Amino acid sequence: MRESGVKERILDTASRLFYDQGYHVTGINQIIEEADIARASLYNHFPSKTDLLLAYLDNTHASWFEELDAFLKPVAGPRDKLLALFDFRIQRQRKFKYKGCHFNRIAAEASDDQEVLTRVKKHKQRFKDLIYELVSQIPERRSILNNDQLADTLFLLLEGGIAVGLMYRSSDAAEQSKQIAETIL
Amino acid sequence: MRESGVKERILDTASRLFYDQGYHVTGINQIIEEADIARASLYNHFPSKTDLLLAYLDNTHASWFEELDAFLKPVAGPRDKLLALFDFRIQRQRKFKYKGCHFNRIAAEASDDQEVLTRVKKHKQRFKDLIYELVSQIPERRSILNNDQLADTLFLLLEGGIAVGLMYRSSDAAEQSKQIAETIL
DNA sequence: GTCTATAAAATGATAGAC
DNA sequence: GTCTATCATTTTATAGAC
Repeated sequence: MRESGVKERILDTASRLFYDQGYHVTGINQIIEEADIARASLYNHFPSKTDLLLAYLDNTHASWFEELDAFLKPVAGPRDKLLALFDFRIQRQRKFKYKGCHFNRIAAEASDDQEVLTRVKKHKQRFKDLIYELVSQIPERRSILNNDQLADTLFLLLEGGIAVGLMYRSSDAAEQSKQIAETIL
Repeated sequence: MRESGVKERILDTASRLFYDQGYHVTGINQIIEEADIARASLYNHFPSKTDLLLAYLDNTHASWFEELDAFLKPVAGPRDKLLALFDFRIQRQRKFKYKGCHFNRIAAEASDDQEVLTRVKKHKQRFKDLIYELVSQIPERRSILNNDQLADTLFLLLEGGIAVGLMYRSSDAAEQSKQIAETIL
């Protein structure tokens, strides 16, 4: 007999391996071995490897914004909330060993799959919408950049900082991005 | 008999497939089939699939900067050259169907391989160095950003614009990035 | 140097017992 | 629902003829 939570253990293990190693390089064999479940149990819960990938993306998307909401809750004011976005992602990258954005990693590997691409876009769009919303809440801002440009710049600073961090396995670039953000905000 | 250029045909085919489909998803079988060469010929020129990947990265790195040099040659002045970097990458993305940066794609798939990571870092660093150099050549610039911050921002705007373009299969984000660059330069 | 044939292992997925 | 056994393919790589 096995303690319940088989489906959860499959998804957790697959999620970890997909992120750490990559999707295509992670085989079903490794997943069932490390999750310590039977081969057919996996296919019982997830009809195919692709379904497992989509579940991973959906699950990560949900927990990502849950964590973000909790992180932003104690922060007051749109400007500080925007800067907290940098801290949130830096903190997450530290936790995940600087392997970059979960969604960008998958996008690089499987962006031809429309179901995958849709989920990546949905995730990024929601993040971008949040940035736009916060920027619009800043009172009497005077800058050479208009609101849309500022929001785009902040988004790209965030994305870029994480992407570069992947190469150096550090948050240095993201910290620099935050400094730049502090200057232009 | 076969017209010469076997090695070149192998590398060209592999390069195209690695970029379009991804590295891990591209099998030796597909490469030898589309290059129309024999299995052992591939292993004669490239001892392993990894060697083929490294050759792809080295080759792409070289041609990338050759093309960039040619592109920048007729452009006068550091500011216009910096803006031309955006045009260069937008032009390249159009040519390659908006699949993102060759090196970032591989980094997402195989960044645990040190030989791969070294080449990705080398490529990005050289690009960054060029940006720093051009920024330093701008005469009497007055901005809220210092030179290092400006260079970092331009780099991240460039990288981010290409990365987002991958999701939407367009150069819209890169065009917006260029507009922002024009504003802050 | 290029070729065909083949090896050994891993891939995603299914059948059928319990 | 979970299990073991097995399937057909595909994977990277090698042997040996020409």
